[in-house]
Amino acid sequence: MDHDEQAVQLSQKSSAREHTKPCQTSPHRTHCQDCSLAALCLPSFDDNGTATKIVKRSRPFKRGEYLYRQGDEFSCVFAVCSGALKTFGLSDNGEELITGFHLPSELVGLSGMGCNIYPVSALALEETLVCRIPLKQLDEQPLQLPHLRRRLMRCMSRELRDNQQMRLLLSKKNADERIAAFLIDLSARFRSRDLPANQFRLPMSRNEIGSYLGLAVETVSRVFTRFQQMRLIASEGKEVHILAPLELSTLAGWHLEGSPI
Amino acid sequence: MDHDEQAVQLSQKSSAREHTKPCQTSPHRTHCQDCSLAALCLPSFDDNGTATKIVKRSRPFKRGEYLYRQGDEFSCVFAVCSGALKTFGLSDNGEELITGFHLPSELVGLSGMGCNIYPVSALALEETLVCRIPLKQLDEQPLQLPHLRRRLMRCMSRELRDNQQMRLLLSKKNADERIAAFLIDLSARFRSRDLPANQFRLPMSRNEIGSYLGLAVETVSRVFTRFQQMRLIASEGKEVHILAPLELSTLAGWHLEGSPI
DNA sequence: CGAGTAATTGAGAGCGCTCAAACACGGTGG
DNA sequence: CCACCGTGTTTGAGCGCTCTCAATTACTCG
Repeated sequence: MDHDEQAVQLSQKSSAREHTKPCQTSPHRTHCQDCSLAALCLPSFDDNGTATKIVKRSRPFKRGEYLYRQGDEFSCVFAVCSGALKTFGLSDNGEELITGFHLPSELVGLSGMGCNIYPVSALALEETLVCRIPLKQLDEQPLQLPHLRRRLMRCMSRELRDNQQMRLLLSKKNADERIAAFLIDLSARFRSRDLPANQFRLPMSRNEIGSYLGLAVETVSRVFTRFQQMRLIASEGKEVHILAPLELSTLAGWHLEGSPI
Repeated sequence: MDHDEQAVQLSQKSSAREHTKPCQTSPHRTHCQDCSLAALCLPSFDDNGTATKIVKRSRPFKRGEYLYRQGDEFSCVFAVCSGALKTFGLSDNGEELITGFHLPSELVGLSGMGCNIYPVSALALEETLVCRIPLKQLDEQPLQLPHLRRRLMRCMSRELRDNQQMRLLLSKKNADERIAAFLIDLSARFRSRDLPANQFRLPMSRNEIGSYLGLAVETVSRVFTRFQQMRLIASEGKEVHILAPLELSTLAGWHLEGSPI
């Protein structure tokens, strides 16, 4: 498989220097220039020359591997380079509850920043490469990188808004609207990194979609088939074609402006 | 009314100096020492003597007044000194969707930090005093106050966790569990600032509770009466007595440890 | 090829929403 | 002081969406 090969290849020469040049292009892979942390990896003199290469590419994570587990001591925030992750906690009755999916160029682990432990687990949905930001260390040093700090603030703030968006979805929208919003959101995230926005492979299972959207698996499945009957999408397994983006956006209740709130 | 008098009183002498001594005690009022921003208002020499009195107490807001409106340019984060606020956005069909209630010692406006506008509106539910942190200015200056930054990070991170908690609630819990969780959460927040935890006045209407919890007003009302029949609470209007905190916590699914995720 | 997991489809039931009406409360004006 | 209105709250009846349970089919991987 494409991902596997590249991952192995990268792992064999995963020096920090490797990170200063663009990653290879492939589905679900972004360039370092697009990375929200580029300023910290790529040569940067913004911070009065104090900026060093802080962010290190970590080893590849295999499907099903944990980046960290709920309750682990907080140490790093991760930026996804390629692949996909989910973050999830365990509810009272022990079943997992997915709090987010993370695609390339997005940050994982921010919610652990304020406390000493990760409040959720993070697990690779497929072969995944991440960059590691040793935030714990940074926080303890008096050295304060303004650009990093501001960037992290932005990311947390964005995550806050996304979360509120999700609360809107969970409290007011029915199953059709939730799935539509989910697909449109994914589409927008792919588009934002110049990947095909109307044709992609879902990195997660129907079960995980349901857990994320607060729906039963069966409901997710039913909505998918209904959307196909309505010619809104074509899907085969995890492959999804969005046939009618406008109608789907309308159905989602978000009239194309991405994030309303 | 108690609040009104005090508020007027304070507005007449609302100098920055006023903030360096404890606020008057009253229901729903906290001391400045308890405030999460005390380090910035009260004399502090942690930041190499650079810390100045940055946070200013603003004029009192009357019930129904806006601190800021959705779409306003982002400028400040607010710390609630007394009273209560709600933050809310407008959904597609125009109805308001409440994203949070904010009691004394809590911060409001963090979600606007990363972007240039406030993504939600903030409105006073009763006579409310807040302190104003001109974060926009701070962010533009090279001056970086480590303690402030870290504190804000903590707050945002905490808000992220709370949001995930809410998502759990919205996606998995039924009406009884939601209301129980809501009451227990409020109770804990009152307790954390040494106010009576099992007897308090709800600053929000049933309608607002419903909007916050993703329930219809009628359902909220029904659950309240059911809880009274079960002798879990006693309530008259907005006054609430929690008669069986343990049972209520169990019903909420949070077995007393506050925030599970 | 076979076992285990994931996905799909069907039937039935329950929870919460919607609609509707009655009631309580607070403020206003006569 | 009371009538009045608006808003907020409570209670009831019925329906619809989604969950649950169950069975079948389709993948994935050893």
